[in-house]
Amino acid sequence: MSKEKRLDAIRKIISNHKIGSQEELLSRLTDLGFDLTQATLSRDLKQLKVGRIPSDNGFSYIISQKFIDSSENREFSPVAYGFLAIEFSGNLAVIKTLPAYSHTIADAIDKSEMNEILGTVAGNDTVIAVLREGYSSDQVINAIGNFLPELKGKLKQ
Amino acid sequence: MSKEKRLDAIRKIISNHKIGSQEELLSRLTDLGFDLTQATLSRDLKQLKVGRIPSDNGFSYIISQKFIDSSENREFSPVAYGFLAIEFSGNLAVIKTLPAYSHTIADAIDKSEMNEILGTVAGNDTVIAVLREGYSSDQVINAIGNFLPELKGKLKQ
DNA sequence: ATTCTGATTGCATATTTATACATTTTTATA
DNA sequence: TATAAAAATGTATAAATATGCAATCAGAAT
Repeated sequence: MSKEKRLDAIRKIISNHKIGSQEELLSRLTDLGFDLTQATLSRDLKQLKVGRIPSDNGFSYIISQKFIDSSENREFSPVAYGFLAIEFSGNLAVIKTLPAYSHTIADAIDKSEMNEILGTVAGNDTVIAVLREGYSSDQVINAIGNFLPELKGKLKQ
Repeated sequence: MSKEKRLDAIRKIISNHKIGSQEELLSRLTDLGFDLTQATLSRDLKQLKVGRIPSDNGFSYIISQKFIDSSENREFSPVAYGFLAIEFSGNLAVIKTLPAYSHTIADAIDKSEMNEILGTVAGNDTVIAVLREGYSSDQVINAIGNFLPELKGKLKQ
């Protein structure tokens, strides 16, 4: 039910903060209202392919693409790579991205010319998309999944 | 002397083979004639900043070329300095800033991950923040004051 | 509705990894 | 060379992380 939201939150937290352990991440998640155990978090991190690298004062979790890149990802999609999470408020969709990826992603949305989205503006790590009146968030998610199939794995449901 | 050779060997092994655990790597190293324990290997990996990512059948160790910057705490707060005013309209907050400060301030808001704000975009001297549905402007002001206490003095209405 | 199937999760625990401490080895300096 | 200081290491163990298993839940199919 809320697993996708949880994964979104994990992606967001990890890309914005230096997290040193699963316990620390777990604490942040429970602060945000998510109810889970370390076991589930471990599985989430595995599913998200979140990596851990040594840092000066301990360790740090990072989105794996940040250090895989070259060898295995032959068909690399910057759109899927930079896309972190999407949420809705009223007639707006707010898409969180890796820093500097918002323009790439907004551009992909604009070029797809999906009917459900009137237009976008892009900040540094955020895209705001204005929804056409009468469309639900589910419909918009479906539309994005259809026009940008590389994002399907990162959209809820 | 022997340590540098060992580190070289570790680098080589890790970049050429999929290693799933320190024990596995340790075994390869002892096969090559190196004499060490898991404890030393753990320290070596930390020194080499070797990361570990989940892979299909377990985990995989990799050399990470990129580092992650850790921000230092300073006395001067560009967030407080650049912040001029905030006003609300519907589910949006509009923050006026000194020219070129909008991205800094939007970024601070994004990183705070306050529940009340879904996301932001920044122009030159303006930040637009999308509020989560159900929150009043007063609640948002309180949240900003809590997450960014350096702004407290500037949030009176 | 009932049954089946697969996904999700917590609990308990196994496995893996990091580290405090003591010791040895190396390096630097007088 | 002798001595002090720093680096490297092993042992034992703490700390962190992964996972087998059983229970629960969500959908799909009958």
